[in-house]
Amino acid sequence: MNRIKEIPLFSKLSDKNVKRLEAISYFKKYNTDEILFYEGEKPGILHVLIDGVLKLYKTNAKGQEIYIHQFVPPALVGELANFENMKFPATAKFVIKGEVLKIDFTKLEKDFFKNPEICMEIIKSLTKKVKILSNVIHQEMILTSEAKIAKFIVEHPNLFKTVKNIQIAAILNVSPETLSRTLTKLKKEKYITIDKEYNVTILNKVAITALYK
Amino acid sequence: MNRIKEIPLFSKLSDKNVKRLEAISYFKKYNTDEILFYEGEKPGILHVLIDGVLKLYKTNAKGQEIYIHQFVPPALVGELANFENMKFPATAKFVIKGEVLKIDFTKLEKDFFKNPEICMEIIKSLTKKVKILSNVIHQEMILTSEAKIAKFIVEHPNLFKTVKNIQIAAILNVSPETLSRTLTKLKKEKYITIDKEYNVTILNKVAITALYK
DNA sequence: CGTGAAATTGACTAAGTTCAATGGCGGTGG
DNA sequence: CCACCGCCATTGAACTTAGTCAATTTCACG
Repeated sequence: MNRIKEIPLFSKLSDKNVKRLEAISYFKKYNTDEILFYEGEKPGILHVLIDGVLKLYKTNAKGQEIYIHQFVPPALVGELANFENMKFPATAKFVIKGEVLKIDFTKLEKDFFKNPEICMEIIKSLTKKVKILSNVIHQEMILTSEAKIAKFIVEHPNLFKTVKNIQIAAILNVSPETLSRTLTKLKKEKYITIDKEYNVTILNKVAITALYK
Repeated sequence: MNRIKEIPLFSKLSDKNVKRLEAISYFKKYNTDEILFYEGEKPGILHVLIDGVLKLYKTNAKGQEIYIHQFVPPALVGELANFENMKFPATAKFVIKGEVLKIDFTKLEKDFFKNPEICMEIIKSLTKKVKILSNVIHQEMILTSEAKIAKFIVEHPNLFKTVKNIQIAAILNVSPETLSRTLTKLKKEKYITIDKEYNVTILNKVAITALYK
């Protein structure tokens, strides 16, 4: 069984190339809360997330975690730092234990990327990332707290059932107090209702959508 | 003279492919303050900046321009929206009049991107973009106004001579008042001096760097 | 010089965070 | 079975950061 071939990014690789890749890579498992890499670290290894959930965040001057994104497999992680020979711009921590394929980037010859199939996969990954970052910028620089929360409610109404408000607040980079206050405000204005089981029902979709569109 | 061949992105194209590209593209000049595209618009055209300076910004609920980046040639602009078939996430306006090559993206066959040289150029462009957005996020979500200004002083001390403070404030997404106040504060603390000709001299590099590192 | 834009300064406002107190609720152990 | 404990949610009040508004000064340039 060859696990590398199962990774979409490398599924179209020739056997010869798979061998080359195997020689310079290895799999490693991580437990929840383990750090894959820290912001500011120099890479040298290209990471491919195979299993688990990986949270990407930055740390501000007060030491608080600023949420950026969560990766689910399969995902190329931190490739920018490798390609550009720069430090990791954020920290990656496992929220749910998982596994990564670690590739020695320095040994990865450039002609590897000449393979059109690989190129396309990298383009896809980078495109995804530009999109993610673009959304982060929109969410954090353009939307107010209320708008962020309204958007989250419309896009993930079900998450309130499974995820504690304190964690939703963290994902939205908003204090739990602000989330609480905003939810009560939206309830008062009859835009939503929330029952005992944290089922969120949107009563006035037009109005709530208008808050962020 | 073939202008397409002069564009780095396409310099390695075969004559045949250049012909194909010519058939589905054209050059267009823009004056200062003209808009190349608006945030929210659907693309359909792939833009390559050939000449001039293009400012990318988003607009918040109050109608204010939130500065993202300025492009100088050569640059692929707004390709994300094309690749992902989504709306432009920001507005692009010419700050200095210029010219773009406009390519009909719908007619651009996918096999065009199979060309490894083109692929590499696209990867380069996307990488650059991830880096830009990553910096924007750092600047706007992690740094305080003071830190942003300190960083700008260290990285571009000479710009104060040529660019008005009001424009620097716009680039930093800070009000002119905040910039003014912060500069006087830094002068009071003897971190910098600014003479009549707007020459900024850093007196205490360690201290000023510590404000954002 | 005079004029208009830019810079400065002070007072106020807005948005959201922080801090602290309180209340609810579920799980646990006697 | 119930009392207790700890976590989470809620609420009010103070605080912080930066933006806004307005008045004044400075400055470049015709």
